[in-house]
Amino acid sequence: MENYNMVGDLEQNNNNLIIGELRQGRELARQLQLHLVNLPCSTQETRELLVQKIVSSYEKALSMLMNSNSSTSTSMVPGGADHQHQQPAAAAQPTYGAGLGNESPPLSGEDSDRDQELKDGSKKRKATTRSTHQVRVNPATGLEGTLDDGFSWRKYGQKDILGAKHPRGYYRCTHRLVQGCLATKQVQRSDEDPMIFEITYRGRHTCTQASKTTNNPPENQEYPQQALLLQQGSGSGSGSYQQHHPEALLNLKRSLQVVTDQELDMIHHQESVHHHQNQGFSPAAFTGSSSGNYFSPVANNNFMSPATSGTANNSYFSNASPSGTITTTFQGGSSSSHQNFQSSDHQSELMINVSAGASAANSPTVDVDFPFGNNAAHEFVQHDSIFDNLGFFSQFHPFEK
DNA sequence: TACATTTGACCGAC
DNA sequence: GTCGGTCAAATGTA
Repeated sequence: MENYNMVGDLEQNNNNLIIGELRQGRELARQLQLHLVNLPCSTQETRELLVQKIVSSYEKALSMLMNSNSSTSTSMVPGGADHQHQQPAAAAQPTYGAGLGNESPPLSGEDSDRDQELKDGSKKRKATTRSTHQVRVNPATGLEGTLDDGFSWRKYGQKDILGAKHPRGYYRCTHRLVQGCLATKQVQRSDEDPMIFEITYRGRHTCTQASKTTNNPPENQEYPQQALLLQQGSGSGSGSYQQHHPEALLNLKRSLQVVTDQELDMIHHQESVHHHQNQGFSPAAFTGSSSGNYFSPVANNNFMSPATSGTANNSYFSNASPSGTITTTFQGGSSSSHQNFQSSDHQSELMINVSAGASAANSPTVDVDFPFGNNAAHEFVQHDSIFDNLGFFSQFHPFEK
């Protein structure tokens, strides 16, 4: 019993530390927001410093969470302890908790399978892990916001799914044929909320699109959010979206907010403990830090419109909603944290719900399924079609039956 | 002309 | 047998 209490105390202490880190991150994010919105004359250095601090805070928090998880021998997300590929830049690279990002590279055996698959054109269903992302778009304004993960996708199929109101779209990397890139994704409109699209990624980008824009090997592919974060935080990569699209970035920074599910859990827990004290989490806490950095239109322009290549209107964020919110959720923990957001005063107009695929739970092979690479950020920079096809809902609705 | 999307059919997993 | 994932021909678009 005493031991139990000690463990409980330790956990509580750990929680407090995590909360402290998150709060610090929130505060820093607010400062960054101030700099970005109200102090446009502030130096780039200052902003980068803030970004680095923010990243550091969240890194610490996530690290503590992960340690906490591993110490209890349970992982919120399958493969959580499998972070064999922590990047040197990890300090500026959110690990996104257990199981997200930095997954082990595909096992050679699987590679062989895939090579074989390419050769013989097998339609064998892949027993791979997946990462699922839910993208919410507000019909009022967010519809104009194109969702893109920075990679070029080509739609190769659409299928009615049993029990689903809307068909599922199947996309593969545009460079599949030329470069053998096997990354695929599936996009399906939510039954409950037509404004939510569930995007499931499979496989890892091995194309030059994924590698040329950064020096990161495919196994380092991360969420574009992270990539963008890295870009800004490190000051490198100033190929920089910001340089190319300063206004867009600013708009985005104003409009987007990110919080991880774990953070939400922490906050909710904290709120429950502290009876919803005023300092309860506000999505706005992440404004600024997340916006430009984290905004990663996960849903691809391909999804709603035929544009992966030159049809960009270059309005990256010009029509982006002014108050979009990205929610990063790690499934396997609590679910649907985004609903909390929706019910908050901070109306989310764009929400990305990132979760680890459940299938990873039982898969001994860690097929890296996070198509977003750091490259994505660069692609984000380079790819003029990232936010093209704004108003994609009004263009056509391929998933409407 | 080149590239993307659509869509019915095929195939393997379950 | 059903369902999900993929193929590939037809079609569309710039």
